[in-house]
Amino acid sequence: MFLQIQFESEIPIYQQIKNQVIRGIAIGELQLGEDLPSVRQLASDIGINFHTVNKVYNQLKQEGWVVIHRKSGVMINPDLNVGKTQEYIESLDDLLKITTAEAFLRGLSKEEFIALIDKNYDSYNSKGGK
Amino acid sequence: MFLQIQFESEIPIYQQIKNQVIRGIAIGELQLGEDLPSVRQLASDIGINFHTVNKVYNQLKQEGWVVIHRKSGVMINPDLNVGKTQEYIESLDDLLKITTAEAFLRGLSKEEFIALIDKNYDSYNSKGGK
Amino acid sequence: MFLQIQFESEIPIYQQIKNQVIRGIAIGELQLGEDLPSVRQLASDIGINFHTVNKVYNQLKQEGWVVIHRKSGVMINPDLNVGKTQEYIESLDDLLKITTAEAFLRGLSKEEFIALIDKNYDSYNSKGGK
Amino acid sequence: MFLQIQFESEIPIYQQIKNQVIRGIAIGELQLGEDLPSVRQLASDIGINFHTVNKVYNQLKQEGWVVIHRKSGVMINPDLNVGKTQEYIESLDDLLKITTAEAFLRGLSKEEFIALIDKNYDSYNSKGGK
DNA sequence: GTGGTCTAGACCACG
DNA sequence: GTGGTCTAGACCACA
Repeated sequence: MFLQIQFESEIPIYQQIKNQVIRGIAIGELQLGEDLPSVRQLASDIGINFHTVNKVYNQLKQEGWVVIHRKSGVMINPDLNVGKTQEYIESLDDLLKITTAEAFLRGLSKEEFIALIDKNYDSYNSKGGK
Repeated sequence: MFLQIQFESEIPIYQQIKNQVIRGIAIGELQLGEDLPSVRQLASDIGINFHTVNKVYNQLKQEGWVVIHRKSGVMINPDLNVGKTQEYIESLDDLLKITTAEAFLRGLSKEEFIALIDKNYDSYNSKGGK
Repeated sequence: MFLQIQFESEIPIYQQIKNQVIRGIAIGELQLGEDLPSVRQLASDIGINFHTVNKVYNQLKQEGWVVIHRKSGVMINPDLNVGKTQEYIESLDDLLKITTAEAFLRGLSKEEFIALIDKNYDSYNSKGGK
Repeated sequence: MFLQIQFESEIPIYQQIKNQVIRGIAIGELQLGEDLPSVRQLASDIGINFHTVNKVYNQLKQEGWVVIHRKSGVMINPDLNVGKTQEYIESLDDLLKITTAEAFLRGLSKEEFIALIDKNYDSYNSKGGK
């Protein structure tokens, strides 16, 4: 399993898992339609409470990233379509407002910042998900 | 005062204030060396407890954004030098890893993403802080 | 528990705790990776408010002495690396400027002063922390 | 006047003045018997409230560093004898306990620490006060 | 159970 | 007047 959890991080464990599942799809580590481990399996692998995993899977399902079948468990949504909603754009813009402001004041040029974006996007286009 | 607090937000109040102070410096609303309201004044203006503001100011001081002048209160650090540390770059890259992944999967092209960065940076360079 | 608080001291309680934790690491009373009591537990042990302990732990975390594990609480940073920064050296030198000046004028010879340093350092090297 | 006040420092202004007077005696900038500026003069020079200077002078007098004559104002005590009391030694040792502990953990060797002491003491013996 | 946030109100040191 | 410290008690998110 590709999950790496930092227990000392400020980011909640459930959020870390969500992030890595989403990133896993983007970089192609997780294929659409691919099965995810069962709640108890994943919890045991990482060494956390299975309620935490449960929470992750439910949120991922609600946001459309995965589908949950009673029998076959959880899989990456084969018809992934999470959508570029206006609400999402706004929340992203809000995040970038503060992120770029701090980056600018810390002396990171626009070109350097964009280079980070470039690097990430390039790793998606090649093999990536959608 | 330029602060806009969303009390119903999931982002803690003190974090919102921090964000807006930093962004205020970047866009030039707050000049280096400019005085900030006293903890009790700002708390009263926003309608929150002064301990919350105190926490903000202490964190901003600790990170180098402001200096706390004995007696005259808090001001934007006139010698602002928060630094493009390796640690910061890494945390930024971590943040962008997940942010771009989700953006990509939601159908936001690299060009659209960069346009958001552009827009923000342009508002800094003109009048902005450092 | 090894903490001894002097409530009548002019040194703030939270500062006393910080000092004793750091010294505890140096003399080996606290091992790297060792768990510290929870904020509420320690507060109860000492007979103070948990907010005071919380403040201590947050400052110790911020300065790199401890890590706050999600859920399992606070432990001495197993990868302790607080660093001999230039900034630190300068603040130490400033402190020693006034300390030695007063010691000199009070008739404490250089040898006597160094003997105090010796004594302390010797108690670290034997069993001490890093 | 040789005083340098940092208004953004954590150290109270009155303490900074006290420190610099004592250090001034040690390094020979201030001679025993030398007159200090009047309360109002010094306050005006530094740009602070004269109550603050008053407080400094009174504390310096009480600790034996200066004498105050009704007419001639304040002068460095010509018969300086502040004394190596047991109480002082203990307070110094307490200070060095935490100071050396942090220095040790930050990777400052005993030799480096002692070198700082050396450097300071050497600047006293040549021309210094007592 | 853990820490994190926020409120409320007190007292103090400093200038 | 300023910020700093401490107490007290509430509610929340996380695991």
